[in-house]
Amino acid sequence: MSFISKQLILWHKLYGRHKLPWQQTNNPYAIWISEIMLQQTQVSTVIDYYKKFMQRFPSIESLANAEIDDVNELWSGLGYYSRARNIHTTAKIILQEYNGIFPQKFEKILEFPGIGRTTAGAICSFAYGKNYPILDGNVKRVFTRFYGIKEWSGKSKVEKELWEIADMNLPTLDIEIYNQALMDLGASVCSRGIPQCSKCPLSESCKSFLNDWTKIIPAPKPKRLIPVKEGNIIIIQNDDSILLVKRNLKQIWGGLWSLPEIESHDDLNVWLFNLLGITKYKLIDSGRCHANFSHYKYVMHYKHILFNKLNLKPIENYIWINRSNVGKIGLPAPIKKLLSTL
DNA sequence: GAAACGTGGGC
DNA sequence: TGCCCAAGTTT
Repeated sequence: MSFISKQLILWHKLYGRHKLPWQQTNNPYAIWISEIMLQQTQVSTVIDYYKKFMQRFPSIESLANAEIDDVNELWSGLGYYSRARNIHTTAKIILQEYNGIFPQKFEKILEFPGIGRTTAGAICSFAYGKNYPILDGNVKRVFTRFYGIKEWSGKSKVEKELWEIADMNLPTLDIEIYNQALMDLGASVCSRGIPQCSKCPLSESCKSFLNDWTKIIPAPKPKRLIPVKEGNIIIIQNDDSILLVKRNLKQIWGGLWSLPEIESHDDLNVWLFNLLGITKYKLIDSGRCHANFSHYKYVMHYKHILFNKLNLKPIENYIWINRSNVGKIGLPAPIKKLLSTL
């Protein structure tokens, strides 16, 4: 056993997290869902989503047989919506090709959409006790600090080095405790801001502690310019119902329901006539709505219009939903927020 | 290999 | 307010 694995396993018994909802089980389905939700998402955010999801879809079969809209609804607000599509797709694959049984082989698990090396390793170790490493943000921080790696951990060269370090430090026993301990240490003691090195079981051999490098390691991600994009959206209200459109996959908020967007608000009258046959309406309100993504800033100019027309025909990819039901459908967070203020 | 993909918390 | 980033993967 390496120094790191020996120390961490001892440390975890006293100071690790033991009562997270997905730690109460060895069910690979439960572990899998939690690991997907936890991708780029903090534990505190995930907990409620996870509980609701597992209550609604307690098994692979229930998820596979669900409508994607219902999966999206439970994912609404979590972000990275391709994750919701991918677990839905994967549940169907497991039902059809694996007889509903989650596979055990690392290589098979890795083939599923949305599962990379870290997620496959987490499932294999937590569900099956198999000796696979993980390399999430927490583990990267612990290793870069311990080994004094001063370059950004996202560089492919560094990433490769970190996977080798991860392999090298694998314990011969208690893999699930070890992997959990590594993440717990990174999330608590070896935190991003000011780490609590006095409480760290690795400090005696930690290069960053010994050299006072904890402020410069981990190195920050290189900065990129964040562009501002603008768009025009419309809140179209017919009596108490709002018109929503299904967003294209592969774009932002892919697969979710959202407010219609048009090229320019100058085209609004023509657009409304073409889609709904409307010529008269009341403009109730206009304003702005913001969404800040990690790669761009999105400013949406909205107009809120109202009319009353009975017997509207259904339109492909569009739905009318009652105002009071905006919280019950898979909407992007800023759109849900905007609609909730009506 | 860089960029796309969401949202909320911490400071 | 603004910036950084979190249990990453895909293209």
